[in-house]
Amino acid sequence: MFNIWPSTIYQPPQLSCNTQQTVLPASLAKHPQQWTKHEVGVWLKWCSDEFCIEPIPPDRIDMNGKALCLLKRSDFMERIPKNGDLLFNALQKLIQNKVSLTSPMSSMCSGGATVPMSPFHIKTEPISPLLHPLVFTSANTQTTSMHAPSIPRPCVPILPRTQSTILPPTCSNPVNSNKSFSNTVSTVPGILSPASSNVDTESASSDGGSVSDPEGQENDSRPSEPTNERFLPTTIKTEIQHSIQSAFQAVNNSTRPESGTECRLLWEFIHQLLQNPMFSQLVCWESEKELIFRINNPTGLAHMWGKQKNRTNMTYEKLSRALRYYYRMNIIKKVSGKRLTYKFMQQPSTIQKGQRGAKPHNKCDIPLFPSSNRFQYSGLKDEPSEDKIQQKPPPLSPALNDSHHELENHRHLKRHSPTENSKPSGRNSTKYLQSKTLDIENYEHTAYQLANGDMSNSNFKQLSPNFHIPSTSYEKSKASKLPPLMVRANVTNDVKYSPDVKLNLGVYGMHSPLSFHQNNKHHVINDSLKQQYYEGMASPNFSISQFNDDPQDEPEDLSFAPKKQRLDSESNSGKMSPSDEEKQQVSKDEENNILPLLINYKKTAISTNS
DNA sequence: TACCCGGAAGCAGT
DNA sequence: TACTGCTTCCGGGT
Repeated sequence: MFNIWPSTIYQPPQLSCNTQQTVLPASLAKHPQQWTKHEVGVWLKWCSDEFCIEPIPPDRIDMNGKALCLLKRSDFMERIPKNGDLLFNALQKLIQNKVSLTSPMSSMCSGGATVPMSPFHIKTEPISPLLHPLVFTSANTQTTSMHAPSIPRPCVPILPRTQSTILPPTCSNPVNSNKSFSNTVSTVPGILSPASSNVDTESASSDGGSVSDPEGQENDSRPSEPTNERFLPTTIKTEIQHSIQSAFQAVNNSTRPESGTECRLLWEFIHQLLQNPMFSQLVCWESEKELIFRINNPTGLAHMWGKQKNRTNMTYEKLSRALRYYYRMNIIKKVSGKRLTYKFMQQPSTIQKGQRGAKPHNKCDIPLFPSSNRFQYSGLKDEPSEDKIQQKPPPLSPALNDSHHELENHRHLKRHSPTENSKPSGRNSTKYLQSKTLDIENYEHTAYQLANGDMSNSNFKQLSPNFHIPSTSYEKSKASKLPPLMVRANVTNDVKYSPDVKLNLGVYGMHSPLSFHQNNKHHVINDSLKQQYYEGMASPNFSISQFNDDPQDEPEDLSFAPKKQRLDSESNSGKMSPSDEEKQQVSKDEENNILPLLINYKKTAISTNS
């Protein structure tokens, strides 16, 4: 199925021993963990000189090597916002290639502590190595030929044919990561190399990926930097080989049809890449613990994915569309506010079979309404089976989930507000309302429908008898802006139909101080509380009990959100009566015309309410 | 400009 | 043939 190997054999550049190298001070010729505080300072100084970056104030990283090695990327970023990435990567390279520092082979070349692996030798353009392309380069023909026969060919053109044809990003030209990456991969055999030489040319012309960009080629045509594997001690070679081989095997194994776990799914593919630091220039863990990853080279990743799927026109735009389908499956979500950063919502190993990939359109996996009418407007032909109804999505991270949905809802409402100029987009917007599933997550659509007369108030009630819309005329009067929707919610009954499902309830209320019970106390949801949900600070484990017209019922117990509580109590103490605050809130709401309120609740909490 | 969003239609593989 | 998992395109937003 896949065209695996290019017909032409790539001739790697011949490197000699005198290629440019990065030489660390002799005092750093040991594992970073063994550095003293002073040596850490020396390293920082060396980095600032080496990478032409601003001098790093020693007090920013005032620690010994052991502590230094424990710093995460985020720690580096926090301490040195400008160049933290670079330093982190530089350190990681040192750590990973530590053996080179003391290897007799390295000293053969330089006579001292040589670091033959610096990807950061960028005197002229100090760009974070994060932005560097993933460069697969065959740095040494000797090595290539030495190892090539022993390495099996992969089934798909993702991974290297030979271990030694792929190296960590040690010699990249950082001028343009995308170009550089694409360039490289389009010329190196076995690694993302095109099925035929013209494939990339084709794709380059058809998408923004600049798969093989002549300009980039020029840029990359400068002599390869210090990747001469002759400088690499055997231990390093072995390390790299093992690393590559394991990555190769991991991806390759999973792409073999007989393995049963074909790496055809995007999340699987990404996860495979994440498993190997070799691909960190494409995609890397931002926080492996939290399953947050970052795409460092969108074009490169897209190109790689395209190779995997034999889609030569793959772009990040398309890849990200596929990623967005994972949102609703709760497989991957966007990390709000962080570009190119996503999060696995669960351990990839635990992703269920039926949960894989995008859902077909017009289906509702979160049953909310009584079965008698739940699907009346959902566009579903048949009601899903009971087990599907009971399907429980894995828990979301409140912070991510809420803020994300709040943002989404807000955007969506704005986008699909019933103004002439903001009709739903897409190829066939006329089908929009017909197919739209009415569930609680899509309240904005309901608002849209209401404001456009697509659904009568009674129909809406029929769908969800526990939602009351006081005045559709009022809403229509506001329809020129955004669809205002006054919702009185008593979702308790709805929850009966989806007992274990953690829901997001988007409520757009002008005057609807929703209330809820927690710990036998009654709370009105006010602005500060909403903020907690937006920020994910509030516990999702509570229930919504009833609509409360009485704004005097101020929340008393905010113990589930201690941080916010402090802030609130500080800001609220004696400054404003509850009713004043409520009024101010209403006017603010009317100003904004939207109050996306995101509430998560669970069955466990509901019992306290009923 | 790059990234992000989700609807819609269609395609390829199972 | 139904379904999945995208891919492609789109209009719009940040």
